[in-house]
Amino acid sequence: MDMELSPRSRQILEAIVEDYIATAEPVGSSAVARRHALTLSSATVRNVMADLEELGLLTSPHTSAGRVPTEKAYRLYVDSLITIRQVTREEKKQIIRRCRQAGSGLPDILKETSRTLSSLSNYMGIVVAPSFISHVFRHIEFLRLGVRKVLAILVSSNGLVQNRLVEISEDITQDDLIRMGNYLNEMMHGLTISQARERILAEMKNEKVQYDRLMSQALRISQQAVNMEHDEIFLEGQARILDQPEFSNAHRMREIFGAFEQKGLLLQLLSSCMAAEGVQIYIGSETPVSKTAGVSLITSRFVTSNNTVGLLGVIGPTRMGYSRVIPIVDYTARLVSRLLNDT
Amino acid sequence: MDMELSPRSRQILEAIVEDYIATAEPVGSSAVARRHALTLSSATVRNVMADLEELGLLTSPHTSAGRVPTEKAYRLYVDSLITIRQVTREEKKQIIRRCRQAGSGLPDILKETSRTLSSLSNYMGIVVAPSFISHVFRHIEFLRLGVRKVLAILVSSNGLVQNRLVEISEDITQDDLIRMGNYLNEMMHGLTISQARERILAEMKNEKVQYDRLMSQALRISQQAVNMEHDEIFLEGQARILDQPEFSNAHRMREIFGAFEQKGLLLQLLSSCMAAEGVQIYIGSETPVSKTAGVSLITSRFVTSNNTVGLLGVIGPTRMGYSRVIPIVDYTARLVSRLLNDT
DNA sequence: TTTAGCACTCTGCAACAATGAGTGCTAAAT
DNA sequence: ATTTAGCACTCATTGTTGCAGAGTGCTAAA
Repeated sequence: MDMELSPRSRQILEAIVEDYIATAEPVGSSAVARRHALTLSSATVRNVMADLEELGLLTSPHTSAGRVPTEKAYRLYVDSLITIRQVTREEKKQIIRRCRQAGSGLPDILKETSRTLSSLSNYMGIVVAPSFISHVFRHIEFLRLGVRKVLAILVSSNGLVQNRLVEISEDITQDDLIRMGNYLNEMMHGLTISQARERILAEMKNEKVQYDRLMSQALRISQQAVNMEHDEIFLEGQARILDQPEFSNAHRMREIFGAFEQKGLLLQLLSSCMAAEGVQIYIGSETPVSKTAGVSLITSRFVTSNNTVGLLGVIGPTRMGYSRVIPIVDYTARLVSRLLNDT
Repeated sequence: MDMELSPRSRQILEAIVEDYIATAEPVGSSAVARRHALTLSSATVRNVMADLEELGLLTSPHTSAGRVPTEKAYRLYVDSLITIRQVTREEKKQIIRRCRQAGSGLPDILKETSRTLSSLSNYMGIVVAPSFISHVFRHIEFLRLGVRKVLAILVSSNGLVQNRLVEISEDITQDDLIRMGNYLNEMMHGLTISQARERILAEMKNEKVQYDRLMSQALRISQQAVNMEHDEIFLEGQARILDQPEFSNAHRMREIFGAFEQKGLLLQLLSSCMAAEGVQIYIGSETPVSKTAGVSLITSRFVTSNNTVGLLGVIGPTRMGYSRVIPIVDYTARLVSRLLNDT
C-alpha cells in the first residue's frame, strides 16, 4: 500500500482515526481543525480529507456527514501513525495482582487472565490454552468406576489434567488397571502427548503385545484417553460488546454471538494467529474470527515452561482503542509467560 | 390468589396468554373472539377482559392497544389453565441421541444436555452439575510437578475429577507423595467429599499425627484439594435470547448478559431451585436469576447414582412457550437421571 | 346477559418543512 | 502555489400535522 502521504495528511488521518475511536461518530473537517490545534482552517482539512477518501482511507456514510476511517486506514494507523501508550502503573499492578492470586492450576490462571484482559480493555478477553497435544506426557492413571467403566486420567507436565470415561468390552480389576498404568507410564515417559499417541498406535501393531490380552486392552484404553480433544478457550466479558454503539443493532450482535458460541470453530480459526511471535493485530475482515462484522482482534502468544504456546488477547470493534489495548495485551502475554516459566 | 374465575374467563385468559406467547404483540378483544372460535362477540370478550384487568391479570400498554398478560396471569396459566403438550417422538429421539452419544464423562454429557435443551426449546439451556461436595470420595492422588509444586487430583465415585495445584512449604519426593496418597485414600474411603473434609480437619488436631511431619503435610495438602470450589455450570445458547423481540433493546440485554456472566452468583441463586422435586417454574420476578428483566426459568432436578442432585432447565422470556418447554425439561431430567444411574 | 353501535383515544405512518452539520467548489488572499 | 473565506448544495435528523386503523368503554337495544 506504499503511498507517500505528506506528514500533514498523516497527522490529519491520525486525528480522524483517534477522534472516531473516541466518539464513534463520523468526524467532520472543522472538528479536526479545532480539536487538533493544527493551525489549519477547516477548508484545508477538507481538501486533505477529499484526497484521503480518494485513496480509500476514508468514507462518508452520506454526503453531509463527516468521514469514517476504513479498515485500510486503521491498518495504516496501527502500522505507522499510532503512538502507543505505556501500560500504566495501575494497570500493571492490576494485571500482576489478578494473575498471581488467581489460584493455582493453569486453567484458573488462564481464566482470570481472560477476565483481566476484558476488564482492563473494556472489550472481550480471550485466552487459548496451550495445545495439550504438544505438552509433555507426565502421568496416566486408570480408575475402575464400575463394571466395564474405567476413568482415564492424563496429566501433562505443566499440570493440565484431562480425564475421560472409557467403556470397555470386558471388565478389568483395579489391580490390572494399576499394572496397565505402570506399563504405560514407563512406555510414554518423556514423550509429548502427540508422540505418545503415535507410540501407542505403533505398539498396537506389535505382535508380542497383540497376544497379551491385558496389554492390548491397556493400549486401546489409553488410545482413547490420548485422543481426547481439549479445546480450552476462555472467553470473558462477552457482555461488554453490548456497550459498543456499533453493535447495538440486534442483528449484528446475534451474528457475533453466534460465531462465538461454537468454540470449536473459533479455536480452529485462532490457531492461525499462533504462527507469529509478538503482538498480532487483525482488523475487520482480516480477523479469522468472523468475516462479517466489524471486529478487530489483538493477540499475542505466551509460552509455557516446556515451550508450548498459548494465545491471549482482546476482541473488540474495529473502532478499538488500539493505543491502549496493544500494550496491555503485550504486557499481559509477557507476564503470563514469566509466571508460567518460573517453576 | 384464590379468585373464582368463571370457566369462560379462564378460557379467555388462556387464549390471551397463548396468543401473546405466540405473537409477542398485545392481543385485542376481536382477535380473541375470532381466533378462538368462541361463539362470543368481541364486545363480550371486552367486558371479560376489563374484569381480568381489574384482577391484575392483564395490563394494556396504552388505551388503544390490546392487552398483555401480567406475571400473575402467567402464574395462573401454568398452574391451572395450561394443557401440556406431550414430548414428540422427534424430540425424544433427539434428546436421547444427543445425550447418549455425547461422549463419556459427566461434564461432556451435561454440556451436551445443555446444548440440547437450548436447541429444542429455542431458549437458553442451563445445567448445574451435581454438587461435588456431596459426591462420594473415590480416590486422591498427588503428583510432584516441580520444586514444592504438587498437583492434587481428586476423583469422585461418579467420575468427576477435580485437580488443583498446591504450593507447599518444603519439597517432597514423589515416593513420599505416593505414601501420603495411600494413607489418605484409606482414611477417606467411602466418605462423601464433605465428610472427608471434616475428617481431615479432625485428623489435623490429632496429636500423634501432628508430630509426623509427612502426615501433617499430607493433611494440609489434601485439605486444600478438598476445599476447592467447583462451579460447573453449563450455559448454552445465550445467543438465542437475542432472537426474542422483547430483548432487542440493547439495555435490557446488557442487563441479562451481565447477570449471567458471574456464574458464581448464578450458581448460588440456582441452588435454591434444587430444594424441590419435579419441574419447577419461576416466572418473572419469581426467578432467582435476575430480579429485573422479564425472564422465566423452568428447571428440574436430576439425580446421579449416589443420590447427589443436579439441576437442569431452560431460561427464556416470561413469554415462554411453557406448554412446549415444560415437558421437554421434564423428560430430559428423567432421561439424564436414568442415564447416570444405570452404571 | 349478550351484542350492536358509536364516540373516543391512542399509536403508527406518511408527508412535509425547518434545521443544521458538513461537503465541494470557486475566487480571493497570502 | 497554497491556503482560506464564502457560498451553494446535500442530506440525515427532528418536529409538525394529519390521517387511518386498532382497540377500548359505554349505552342502548336484542
